[in-house]
Amino acid sequence: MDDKERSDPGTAFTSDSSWTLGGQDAAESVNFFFSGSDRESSILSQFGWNLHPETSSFADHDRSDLAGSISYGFTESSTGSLQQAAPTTTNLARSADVSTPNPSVSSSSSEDPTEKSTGSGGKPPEIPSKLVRKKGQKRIRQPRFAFMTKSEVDHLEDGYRWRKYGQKAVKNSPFPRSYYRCTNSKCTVKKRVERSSEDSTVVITTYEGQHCHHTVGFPRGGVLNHEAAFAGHLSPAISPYYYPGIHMPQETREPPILPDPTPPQVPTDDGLLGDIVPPGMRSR
DNA sequence: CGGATTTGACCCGCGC
DNA sequence: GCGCGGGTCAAATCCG
Repeated sequence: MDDKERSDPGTAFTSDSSWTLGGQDAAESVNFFFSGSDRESSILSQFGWNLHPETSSFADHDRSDLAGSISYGFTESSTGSLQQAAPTTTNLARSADVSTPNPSVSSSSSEDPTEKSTGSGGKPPEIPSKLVRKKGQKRIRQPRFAFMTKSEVDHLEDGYRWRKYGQKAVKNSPFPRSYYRCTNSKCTVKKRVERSSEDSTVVITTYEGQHCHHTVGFPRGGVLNHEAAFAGHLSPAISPYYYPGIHMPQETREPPILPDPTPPQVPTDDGLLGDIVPPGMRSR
């Protein structure tokens, strides 16, 4: 994975109001997004998002009540590379990461016991868990959803508990990438957190998998930041959309994700979901 | 003392 | 086949 192609932010997007379509990675069957043009906007709307020039800057809208101001997105290819939006741009993106070429692997399977083998421990020392993964069997990737957040802290509170299990230096980035796993033993959700090499104030969070449980609570009794929406709710909600191509099964035209000037007063399950995820996208 | 984090090693997939 | 880079493991360490 290298340079030019994928991890070169800014190639897929322009950095101001003249947006371009992210495109589709044919090799990976990953599709992306939208932006300014009518066509892209229509595509966007199919995802349940509406894009309005006058609201499109809300990503940088400073919400002091949040961990950081909200910025969106991009998608990610199954190879793990990120198609980043330029940090100065507000890009709404839906990820439709076809995580595996194997059609038998349902993207909706929140738990994938085929591998995992209970993480660490439990197996004989002579059989390293890494090898337990069936030989010849490709590493199975779950649907992923990534987004960008302007935040000073790397690891944003999202209502779930995470255990860090790794950290790696990333090529072309001065910032390391951290790997987290949900502490719930039955939950296979993982997330990666890294800072944008372009804008160190931007945190790129990538979720993989779906939580099979609820949040553990709302730590500060306050507002759940938007990350929670993705981590715990959006992800399952959008699972039907994890397919190549932009084929929306239904009309889910809901109000655009506007910056709600009045943040949720009550820490409901929605958290900021209401801010950024059209109700129509939520499965429950 | 138990759980979380750190960190070096190892494995795997992919491009050349 | 080889090398590179991403992802994961697991022992050591840290911390409440």
